[in-house]
Amino acid sequence: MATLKYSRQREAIKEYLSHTHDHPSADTIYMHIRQQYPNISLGTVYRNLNLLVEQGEIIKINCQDGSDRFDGNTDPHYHFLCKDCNNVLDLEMKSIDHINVIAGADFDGKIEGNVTFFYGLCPECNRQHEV
Amino acid sequence: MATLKYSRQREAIKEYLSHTHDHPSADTIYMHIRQQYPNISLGTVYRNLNLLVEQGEIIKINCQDGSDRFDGNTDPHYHFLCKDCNNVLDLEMKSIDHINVIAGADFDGKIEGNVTFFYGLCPECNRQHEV
DNA sequence: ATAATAATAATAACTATTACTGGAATGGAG
DNA sequence: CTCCATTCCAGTAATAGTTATTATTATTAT
Repeated sequence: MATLKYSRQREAIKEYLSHTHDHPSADTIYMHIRQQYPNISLGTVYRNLNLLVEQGEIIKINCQDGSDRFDGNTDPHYHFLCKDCNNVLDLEMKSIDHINVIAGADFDGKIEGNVTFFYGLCPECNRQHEV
Repeated sequence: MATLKYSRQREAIKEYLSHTHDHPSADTIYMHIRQQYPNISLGTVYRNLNLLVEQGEIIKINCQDGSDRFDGNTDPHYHFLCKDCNNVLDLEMKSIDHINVIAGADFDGKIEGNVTFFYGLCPECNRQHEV
């Protein structure tokens, strides 16, 4: 069962995610892959995205609006959501893992990790607001 | 439009949320309010929850599974999600607002805030795991 | 008390996602 | 190489969570 058979569709999805630095939604990925494989189905995109997440080859980001975004960069890093253009960016920043310790200070259970993202205005939208 | 007409159903929802320290889903709230108003509809619950969120009287928590949870405690505080029992707890902890500064250090846009929650095992589930 | 207005119940619609189906391509055993 | 099982695919149906619509009822102002 760990033996995934090769599939060009899945490969194309992985390829696309590894080259884009957007954090596209399943639908956006679908639109894009369709240029190469015009009759791929949305179901196939979803199934393969989930397979790739299970394999740890990509990351699923749970966005505010309830829709999922996907990220080919599996290195631990933080995300930024622009309130204006709704884009998701990567943040280059120091680790904030110490907040787990802060959170666990007065907590009787076990803190295993945290999910954190930042929001505000992305560089581009910020410039437009200043005008 | 800021003048919301009184409604006992909305009042009951607010009342319920202010007294429970769970973080119930719309459906759970619906089940509960129905004991008092047996013919309230789920649509009414959703509409009033969103109204209350708009008014800033309650908070909407965007959970992992995509479903929304609601919290009558509008003071800023952090949440903990148990991976075992899936309950959401409040965390008593020091502020971690400084992570906004860390995040903004090398960022050209504007960081306005962050959404953070912690996960792991709640006190109860943690005990059971140790057995 | 009556008219105007806003809230409700019920239901339809919508979005994102997952599951199912029949059929085609792939990979290994012989 | 051929057979067979497996895994894949496209297409579609189904589901969950939520929001919008509509006809009806309740609340407020006159």
